[in-house]
Amino acid sequence: MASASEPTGTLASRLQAAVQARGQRWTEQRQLIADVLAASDGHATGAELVERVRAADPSATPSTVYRTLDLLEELGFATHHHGVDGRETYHLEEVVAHGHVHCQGCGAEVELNADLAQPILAAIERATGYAADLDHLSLQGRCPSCRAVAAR
Amino acid sequence: MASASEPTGTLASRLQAAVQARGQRWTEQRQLIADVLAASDGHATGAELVERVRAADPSATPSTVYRTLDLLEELGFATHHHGVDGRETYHLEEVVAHGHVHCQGCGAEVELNADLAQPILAAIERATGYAADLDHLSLQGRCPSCRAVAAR
DNA sequence: GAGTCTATCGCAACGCGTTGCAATAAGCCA
DNA sequence: TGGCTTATTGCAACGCGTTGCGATAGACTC
Repeated sequence: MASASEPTGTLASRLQAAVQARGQRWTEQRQLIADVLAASDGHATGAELVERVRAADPSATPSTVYRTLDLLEELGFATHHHGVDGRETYHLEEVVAHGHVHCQGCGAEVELNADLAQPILAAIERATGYAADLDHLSLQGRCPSCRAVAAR
Repeated sequence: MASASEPTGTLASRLQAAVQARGQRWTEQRQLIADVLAASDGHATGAELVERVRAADPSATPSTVYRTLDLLEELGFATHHHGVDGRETYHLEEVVAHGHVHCQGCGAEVELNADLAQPILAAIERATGYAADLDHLSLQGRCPSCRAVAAR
């Protein structure tokens, strides 16, 4: 296959505009990295993204990928947070801001959308005065079924 | 100074008992690592602990330190969580369970004790059914003063 | 007290992510 | 169109944390 750089055109073009508006350059590699991230359902670890980018363009290096991801993040098009094991997970801004709750018992992972998280963020603000960032809200605990098992 | 292995005697002896109760061995290195962690105000990154342990005993290796930390964690004497930059931070169970709130603006870090966190944990439970683990509660957001600056 | 079992240690290598630096090439201006 | 500026890239090395493996040494049994 020769090229498939049109389905994600909207995102890529917005991105391109944002990059160029800052006097920075839009390169094929950046396009590729954005495409790969978009094709990853908005969730991927740094290593996975590096691997996929290199599969599409073997000349790409990890440093380029990570620097581009940093750039996307700076521009507000992507965010990253540290998963349970410390690995980085990137996701696109297209995916609405959300947090994660990870079960220490069974490993289940639940996503927290803005509605669900709202009362949590409010509680954080009341307790600390901080406006917590939903995208960096990564909780660990025990899910209902694991709690039930533990309670027996 | 030659030795200072008595102030933390209580912790070390409890630890020793717990280790031996599991049929495992209590070694000088483990004693040393526990001492170093205890002397770190209960907060230190893995790398810091490795460095300090090696300062006291140059023959110690990173793998030993990390494995011992894992053991302490398994026994419930220590916990670790991933800080903002993905680095691991270890702390002793002696220090009461607490979370952290990190300001993305100025870098300030606030500790969340159980009282402060209680309403937050309650909100998490209402929203998700999960019993969140306070020790792994690591939030990011903006502190009141950074919010004030941003609002101007 | 001697022998056996096995937890622990040290070593070495790996994976992930980051950073500094020199070379390249893209974009801009005259 | 030609030259210049500078962002970007690739390379290489580093730091942190993890893991596998063989050697060691401690504890337990007889």
